[in-house]
Amino acid sequence: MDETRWLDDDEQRAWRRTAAVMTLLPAALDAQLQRDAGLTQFSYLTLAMLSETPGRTLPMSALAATVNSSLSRLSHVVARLEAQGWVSREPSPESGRVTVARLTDAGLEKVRQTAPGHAAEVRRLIFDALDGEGVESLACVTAAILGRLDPSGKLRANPLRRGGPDQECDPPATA
Amino acid sequence: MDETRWLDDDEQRAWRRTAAVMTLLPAALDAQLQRDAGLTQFSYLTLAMLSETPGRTLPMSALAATVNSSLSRLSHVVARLEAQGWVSREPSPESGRVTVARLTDAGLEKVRQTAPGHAAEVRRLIFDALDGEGVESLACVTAAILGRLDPSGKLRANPLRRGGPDQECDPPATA
DNA sequence: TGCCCGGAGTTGAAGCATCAAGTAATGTGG
DNA sequence: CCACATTACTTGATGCTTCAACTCCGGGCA
Repeated sequence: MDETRWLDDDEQRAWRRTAAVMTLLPAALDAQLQRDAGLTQFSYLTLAMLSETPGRTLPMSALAATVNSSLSRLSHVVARLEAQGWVSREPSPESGRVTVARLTDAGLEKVRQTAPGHAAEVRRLIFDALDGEGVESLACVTAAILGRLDPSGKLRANPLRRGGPDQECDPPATA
Repeated sequence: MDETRWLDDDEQRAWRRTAAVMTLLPAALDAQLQRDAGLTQFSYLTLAMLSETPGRTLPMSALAATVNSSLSRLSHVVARLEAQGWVSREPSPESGRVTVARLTDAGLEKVRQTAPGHAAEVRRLIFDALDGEGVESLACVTAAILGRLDPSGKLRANPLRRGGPDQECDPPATA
């Protein structure tokens, strides 16, 4: 366990750039949402995921899975969103220990107002810089990394409903 | 200004995965560093960048640029690192308004102890999932996005010293 | 020389994330 | 049917990040 396999130059370069993107991109997206809507990227995501759910309701744990967060983090955030009147919480009729979060009408309106600006920023920062091939590269590379980050299948919970067979990438060398 | 150009399905998928990676990857790396070294990814980066600088010293603003942070953030972090004895601050002899941060011997030792585990985690989470082509994709895509995030040239400040001509990607459709 | 502007850095307060407990309801073995 | 572990969720404390002042030094320029 003593032989460290360091990154070679290509990997080093890819990693440094990735690290820079990981710091700068969330900061930029947060800045836009904060400025235009007073929301965090995470709280926006929370509202958006609820808005896409039929009935606009989800149990806290299901919601936590779709936004890739701990229950604790979600609980704090939903408390704030509830204070703003965008979400409400009610005990589930089906089980005494689950709480369902519901997007209120005001919350839905908030999402509708916020979505276009956010989508534009995502497009500007990411997709305007990529051609079709770039988009595919991005999808494949992130899929491969996600496979490492979440070996179980929580990723199935969130990524997309309109999901095809989800495998259009070259063999990602995943053992 | 009314026609929102929404993301198409391919973009949507790429974006959701990217967003998931942006949340999960930093969390995973932070967890490893926290567990094994009691460091944040950011504070580790700070130490590491100093350790790669001849003389192990850098003015605060230069350091801030190489770690992609605000001066304020860096100032707080360096204060903590100084309290741990890994960094020291001294006024620059050359100009009365710059402060230089110096990596102490203890700090260098800390980096040496921490680096292998961190490199292993980066390899495990990213590069073990990618083949050579994947690494190139990642380098290209992140380069394109960085171009959007930082249209000026701060990226030149950090990414790498061993830098080649830096252009091995297909025309990234950057207007 | 004196004034003022801008760059370098620090600080304090406020917000958000994370961690460790804690509560409450539901299954599960005896 | 009663204890006990488990699941679902909440809460409070702590620490890191951000934002908005604020200080201090150096450079123009009149």
